[in-house]
Amino acid sequence: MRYHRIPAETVRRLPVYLNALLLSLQQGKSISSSELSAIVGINPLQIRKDFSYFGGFGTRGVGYNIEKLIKKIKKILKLDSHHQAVLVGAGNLGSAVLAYPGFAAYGFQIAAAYDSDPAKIGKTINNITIEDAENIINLKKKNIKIGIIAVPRQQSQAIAQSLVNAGVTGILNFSPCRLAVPKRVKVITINIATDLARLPFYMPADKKIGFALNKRA
Amino acid sequence: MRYHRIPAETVRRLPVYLNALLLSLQQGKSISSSELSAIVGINPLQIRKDFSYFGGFGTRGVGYNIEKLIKKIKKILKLDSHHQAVLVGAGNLGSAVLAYPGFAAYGFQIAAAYDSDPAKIGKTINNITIEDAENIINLKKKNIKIGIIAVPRQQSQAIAQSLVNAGVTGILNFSPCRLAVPKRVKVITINIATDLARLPFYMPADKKIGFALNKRA
DNA sequence: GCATGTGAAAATCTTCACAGCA
DNA sequence: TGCTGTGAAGATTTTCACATGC
Repeated sequence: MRYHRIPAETVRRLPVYLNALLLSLQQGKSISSSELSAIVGINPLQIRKDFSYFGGFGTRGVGYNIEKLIKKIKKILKLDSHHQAVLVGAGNLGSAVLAYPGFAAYGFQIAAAYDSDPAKIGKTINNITIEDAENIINLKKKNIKIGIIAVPRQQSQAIAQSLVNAGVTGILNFSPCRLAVPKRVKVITINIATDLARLPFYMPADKKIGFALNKRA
Repeated sequence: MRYHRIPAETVRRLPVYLNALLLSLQQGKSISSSELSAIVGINPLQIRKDFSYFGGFGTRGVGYNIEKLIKKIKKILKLDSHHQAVLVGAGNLGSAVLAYPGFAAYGFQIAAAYDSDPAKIGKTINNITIEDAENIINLKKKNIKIGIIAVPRQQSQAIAQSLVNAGVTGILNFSPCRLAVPKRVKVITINIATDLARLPFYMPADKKIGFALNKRA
């Protein structure tokens, strides 16, 4: 099954593995699927299957060579080179994204930030000065192909358009709506509220003790 | 196929539909699957199939009664009553969550916020005063069953433990690691960095024009 | 005519059983 | 013996084809 197309669900898990592997680097040279499982909470069989899509990195009886595996996963995810991104929207969420420490491990860096609110333009957060959103042009020249959108719903489509015009081909979208973009542009949407909204579905129902006891009696 | 168990993937889409339906309420009485599709970007066939799991809300030739559908989806997701939640971690991300305007539409309200940093305890953000994380006790009494974790990785497991001890049965976790909790507790993890990390995989490769032309020639 | 609703087919993803190797 | 690797089975999800009803 070597050199198979990598399933979307596996691609979703790869960054999780990568994160855990980077943390395990200092623990030793190799890691077994069950050790990795204990860290990420994904069953070891699934992990082995995922790794099998891109060939033999494991040693039977031992486990996987951490360093080689990291390199391979980075290559597959195209994280072997660094990526620069721009942020649009320097409100509460945008500012948090700007200060988020977790991007560096994957080789991401935020190179510029924009807002359309005059009160925010010119301010500096985390060494980055907010620029006018009108200036979102020619990002291609600066080799920036990723945009992060953290503006209100009403503005997000227009911002997406500007980003695409400026050369962006990947968008991380925090606004709670669909973005219409050309097919070549990939959008990944994070919607905090919709994720929270399915939590109650999975939570156990309240026990109304009196009735519950009667029912079970 | 009526009164079938609702698939996990459908549950994931229900909040998205709900969001769109709430926005459509003012547009008219009913909405067809293709109109809804245009808003949410999910194909109409999938939408009809999803709705079919909980019975006939549509009128053939017309569409779905928006109001009834909203009620039904809210009931399924257990969003027909309001939910109070607590936030732990008032750093950049936590503060953004505290100010996030998107929760109210689903009936969520953040009732309290905690941090363990003395510099933050006592501060007020969005009318909520940050309390000492040591005080995370007896949330059950206040009818709070949802916790939102926005603390650094190292502290997240301990906080999860406190929340569970205090009576929480649902956790929205922003820290980039797995939380070990009893089976009855549902955890949904949002990891901004891992989502961003799979963007390059889907982005088109740079064309090195010279070579590309040669190769295709 | 138009849009919902549903059993069946197709595609995708996960789990199983066990072969292969250090 | 211990852990990886893989074809096949099983489960889940999506898509299809078309029946149904306003």
